Amino acid sequence: MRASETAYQLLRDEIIQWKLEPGTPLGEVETSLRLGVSRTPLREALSRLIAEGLVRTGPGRTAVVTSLSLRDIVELFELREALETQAARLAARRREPSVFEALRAEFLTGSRDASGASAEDRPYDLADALDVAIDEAAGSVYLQGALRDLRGHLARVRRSAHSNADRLARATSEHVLIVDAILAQDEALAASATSVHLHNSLANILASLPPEAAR
Amino acid sequence: MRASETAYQLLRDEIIQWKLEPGTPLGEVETSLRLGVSRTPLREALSRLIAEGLVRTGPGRTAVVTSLSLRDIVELFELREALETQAARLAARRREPSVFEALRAEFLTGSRDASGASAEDRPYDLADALDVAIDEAAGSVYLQGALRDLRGHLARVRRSAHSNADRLARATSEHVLIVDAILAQDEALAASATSVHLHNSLANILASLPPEAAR
DNA sequence: GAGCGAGCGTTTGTATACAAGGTAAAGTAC
DNA sequence: GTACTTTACCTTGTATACAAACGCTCGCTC
Repeated sequence: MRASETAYQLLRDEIIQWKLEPGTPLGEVETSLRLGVSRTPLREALSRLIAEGLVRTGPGRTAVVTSLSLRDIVELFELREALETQAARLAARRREPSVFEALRAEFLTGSRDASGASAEDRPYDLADALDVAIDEAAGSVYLQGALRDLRGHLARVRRSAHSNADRLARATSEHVLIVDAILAQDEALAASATSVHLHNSLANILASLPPEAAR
Repeated sequence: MRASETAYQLLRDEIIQWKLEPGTPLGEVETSLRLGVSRTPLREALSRLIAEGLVRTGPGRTAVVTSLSLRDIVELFELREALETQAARLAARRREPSVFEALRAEFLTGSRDASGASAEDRPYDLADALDVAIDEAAGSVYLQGALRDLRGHLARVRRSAHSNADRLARATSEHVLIVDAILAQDEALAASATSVHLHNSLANILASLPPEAAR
């Protein structure tokens, strides 16, 4: 694999998994030595991360890991609602029934065959699988591109707020509602069901981290 | 100005203004010589353009200017509708009245004071000013980022389809409708008015370039 | 003692040299 | 004559060396 790609993947993972906390400076020489690549491919990786919004250029042209305040989370969900409701609409219009029928069964039984992940990650895997299926069914390159960038930020949010069992059960039923709407090719309902899910999801996140307001 | 930034701006302008046609290969040595920069900053510029979607990597890792088919235009508008209706909603919620009152007056009189552009570009300037005002009023960094990327592609579409006087007049009235809804803080109406405008705009574009279906 | 300025050091920005990969063309064998 | 293989060139990928800009600190002056 190309060194620039390696550096990009490594840094992206570290940022999403909070191994690199917001505000961490990413000096070029230091980081390139740490990752075992030269400065040239590292700079390319940083460029991509900056374009993606996970890294920003701080004072003095230094690259630092982007912060993720409460306001950021709210704004992220405002963008997410715009993109995912549209994706749900388009998916309802163009979906391949078999894909979503399979997902529906998995949601109802809670199984996820091919996944080798741990039990506690399973609900997330299933939700991610639905996201991927909707993105693909929407069939828009540009929408998919915007969603891809968004997902990185959202993965970071997920790490900062954990769901309880009750929320997970409710989320599953919300997901089934979305799948049913897509299968019924009901665009308006698919969008509404997505909107409902996102509002509940955001409310759960906000409720789980009020003590420290700013991050 | 940094060489990488220069190269980025130059290439972006050339692509948007169709001076570089879709499919044009951007060999690193050739392009770097042409723009008068070294390969290193050029590669950074290309990275950004690839992330933005204006350039894609073709077979053999060569960079080529992205094509813009009829399908691309439709997909672009599907993304645009998602982003701009949401931006309009948020702008209606958070707008600064004076900004939009000023824009409303400009739309009705057709004037644009500070602009030094030619007469035929004026309607576009005004529409762009409204876009900027809405983006800022929406007050979401992430939404704004997604819109910024989108605008580059849309500028390219605009170049491939010209509006007649009739369409421009209708567009202006549609814009006034959007401004009024934002001023009235009617989020649903602002979104609907935006949706209407985008559908009409797309219909006009599609009608103006049917002869050659694929581009 | 405080504020301004100059110089040094560390940082990013750029260029070039080198390496590796992939593609196309040409030649040979079937 | 066609298909496959091999080789050579051209392209991109990486590393390193050099230049310039910025910040910080120390010293001088008011």
